Amino acid sequence: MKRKITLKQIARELDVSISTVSKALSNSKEISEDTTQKIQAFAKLYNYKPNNIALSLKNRKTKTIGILIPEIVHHFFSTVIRGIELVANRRGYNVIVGLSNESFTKEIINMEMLANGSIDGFILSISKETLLKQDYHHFNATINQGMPIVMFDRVVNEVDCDKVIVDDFNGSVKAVNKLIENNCKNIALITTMDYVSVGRLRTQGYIEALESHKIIADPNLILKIDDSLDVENHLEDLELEIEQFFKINGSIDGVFAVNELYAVTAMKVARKLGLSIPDNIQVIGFTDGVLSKHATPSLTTVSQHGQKIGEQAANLLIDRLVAADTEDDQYFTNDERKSDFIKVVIETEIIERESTKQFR
Amino acid sequence: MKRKITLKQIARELDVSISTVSKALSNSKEISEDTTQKIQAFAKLYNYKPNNIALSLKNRKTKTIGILIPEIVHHFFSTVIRGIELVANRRGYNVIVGLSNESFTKEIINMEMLANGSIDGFILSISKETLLKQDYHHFNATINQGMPIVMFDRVVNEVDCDKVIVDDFNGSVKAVNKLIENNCKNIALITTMDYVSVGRLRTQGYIEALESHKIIADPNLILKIDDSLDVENHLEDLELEIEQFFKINGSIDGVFAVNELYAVTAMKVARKLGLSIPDNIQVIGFTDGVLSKHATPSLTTVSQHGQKIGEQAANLLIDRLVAADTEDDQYFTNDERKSDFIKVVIETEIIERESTKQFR
DNA sequence: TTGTAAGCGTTATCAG
DNA sequence: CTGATAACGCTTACAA
Repeated sequence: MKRKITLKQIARELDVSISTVSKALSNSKEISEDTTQKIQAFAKLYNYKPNNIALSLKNRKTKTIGILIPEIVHHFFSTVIRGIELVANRRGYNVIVGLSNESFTKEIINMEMLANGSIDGFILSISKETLLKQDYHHFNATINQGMPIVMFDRVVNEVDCDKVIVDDFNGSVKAVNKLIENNCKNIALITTMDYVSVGRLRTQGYIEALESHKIIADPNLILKIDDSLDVENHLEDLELEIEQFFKINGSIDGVFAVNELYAVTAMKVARKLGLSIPDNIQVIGFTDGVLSKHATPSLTTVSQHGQKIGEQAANLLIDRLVAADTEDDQYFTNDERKSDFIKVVIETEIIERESTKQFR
Repeated sequence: MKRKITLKQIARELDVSISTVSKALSNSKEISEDTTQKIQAFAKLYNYKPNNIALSLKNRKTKTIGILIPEIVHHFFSTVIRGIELVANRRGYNVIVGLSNESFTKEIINMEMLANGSIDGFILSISKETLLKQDYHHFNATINQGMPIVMFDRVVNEVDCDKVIVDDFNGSVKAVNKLIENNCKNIALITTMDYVSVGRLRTQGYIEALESHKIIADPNLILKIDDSLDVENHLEDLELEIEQFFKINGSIDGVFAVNELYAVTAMKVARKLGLSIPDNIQVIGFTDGVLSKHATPSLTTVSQHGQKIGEQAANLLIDRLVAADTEDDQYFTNDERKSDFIKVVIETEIIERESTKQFR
C-alpha cells in the first residue's frame, strides 16, 4: 500500500528541486529537455497526479459545484442533477450534493458546511420550510461572501441571483387549454398549498386559461392538498381526499394536477368510482416522470425538461465563475451588478398520451 | 462583498499572532481569559468559519465521501444516496457524487478525479460496461493507494473490500415460492443478461425455487432482455419483446421480473392481450419503487431497502476511516487485513399488493 | 537551466 | 500566556 506520490518525493528521488519537478511536469520550457523527460517518465511510472486539495488551496478555487436540493428520491430532482453533472464534468467541475430534506435548518447547516471553502458556487432549489418561513438571509449572506448562487425551480424574488425556472404558468395554461379544446366542461384542479411558488403559479395558469375562455373558475373545483412538511406521502389520505372531492363534485370531466402523483392517484380514484379514462374524465399532470410514462392509461403531462434545467443552471454558474476569475473585480460595484442577473425560463411541452382524448 | 475572513486577518485586526487566534478559537487554556473573549467575540462578529480546504490539506483528510454510481435517475440509486447522505451528515461527512453513466471510461475518469485528494473513501456500484469487460484494475489501484472502497449492489469478488448487497438470491426464491403457493403452474422469468451479477443471482433464485418444488425450469419460460449499453430504455422494443414472449408461451400464469420496469411492462402487455391480473396472470417484481406502488394494479414486489443499504455502506466506510485514523498502521500487513473485509447482506422483503392473489 | 522562497489557511510544536 | 516556525502539496516570481 503506497500512498499517493507527491512532488516532494519525486524531487527527492531524482535529486532535483520541487519546483523543477513542478515545472517539468507542466512542460515549462525553463527546464531542459533531458530533465523534463526523466521527470515525466518517473512521474508516469509512479502515476503521479497533483493533489486537488493543495491546488484548491493555492488557487482559492475548488472546481466543484455544490448542489443543494430538498430531496433526492424524486424523479425531477435527479433529472436536474444529471443535467448539472453532465455539463459540470464536461467543463472540468465536480459536483457535491447536499440534501435539505425540505428543512430550513438542514438547508442552512448544509450551506455553511459547503460554503467554507469546499465549493465555488451553489446550484439550489429552496426547501418548503424555508419558503414557508420566508427567511432567505442565508442565501443573501452566502452571495455577499462572494459565492455565486443559481436557483432553479423553487426560486424567490427576495434573492438576487441567476435563476432557471420552468414556465409553470404557461405550462398550466397549455394543459388546461388542451382540456378545454377536448370538450371538458368541468375542469378540476388538484394542487398544493400556495406557499410553494410553483404550486401558486400553476394554479394561476389554471385560472387564467379558464378565464380566457370566459369560464369562471369555480372554487369548489379546486382541491388544495396540504403536504406541507410530511415528505413521506400518506397515500391513503391522499386517495381519500381525492375521492371525497370527486364525490362532492360529480360533474368533473377533466382534471389538471400539479404533479404526477396527484394525477395518477386521481386516475386510480376515478377508476374506483367506475369512471373510465379518458372517456368520462380526462387527466393531465405536471412533471413528466416514470409514473406518467408507465401508468395505465399512460398520462398526458406537461414536461419540465429537468435535465435541461440542470444543464442551464450549471452553465450559468460556471460562466459566472469563469467571469469572476477573469475580470478585474474593482470595475463593478454591487449595484451595477444587480441588473446583471439572468432568469432563464425553460419552456414546457405537453406530452400527449392515453389519459386525454385524441382528435385526429 | 466581503470575502470570508481568515485567521490572519483577525490576527492583524486584533494585533495578536495567528497562532494566538487559532488557540483562542479552539478554547485552548494556554490563552488568557481576556484575549480569548476578545478574539471569540470578534470572530463571531465577522462570522469566522475555518476554511475546509486548508483543514483538509493539513489533516490529510477531507471528511467527504465519494459516491460513484451508474445512474442517478433511478429510484433505487437515489434511495441509496439518501441513506448514505443521512449517516454521512450525522457523522460529520459530506458527500460528493459522480456518475459513471454505465460507462467504463467515465467510471475511471471520475474515480481518478475524486481520488486525487478530494475524498477519503468511495462508496460505489459498478457500471455495466465494467462488469462486461471484467476489468477491475482501477478499483484495486485505488484501494492500494490506501483509499477504502465500499461496494454495494453490483459487486464483484475480484475486488477486496467491504460490500453491501441485497440478498438477490433469496429474494427471488421468496418471490417464486409465493407464486407457486398461489397456484401458478407456468411461471415465467423476465431477466437481464447474465453479466449483471444481480440479474444472474435472481435468475438462480428462480431456478432454485422451482427445483425445490420439483419443477424443472423450462428455458422457454425465461426471457433475457439485452439492455446492455442503452441506458435510455426503448420502451416499445421492450413491450414488443415481452408481447412476443407471451404469445409464444400462452400458458404462462405467473411472472417474476427482475425489476419493476419489466414487471409493469409485463402487466401492460398482459392486459393488452386480454389477460386480467391477478386472475389470469400473477406478477411479482424486484425493487420496490414508485412504479410498483402506483401501478394499476399495484405491484407485489421484492423490496430491497435501498436506504438501509446506503446507511450500512456509509457506516462501514466511516468505521474504516475512523479506524485507519486511530490504529497504528504498522501492526498489520496487507494479508492480515484481507480476511477482515465485511460483506453485509440486506434481507429482502415481499411487499404484497394487488398483482398477486390474496389467500386468507 | 535550476533552485529558493513565499504563499494559500490551518494547527501543532516549541521557544520565549 | 503569547509568538515564531514548520508542515500539509502545490505554483510561481525571483535568484543564482
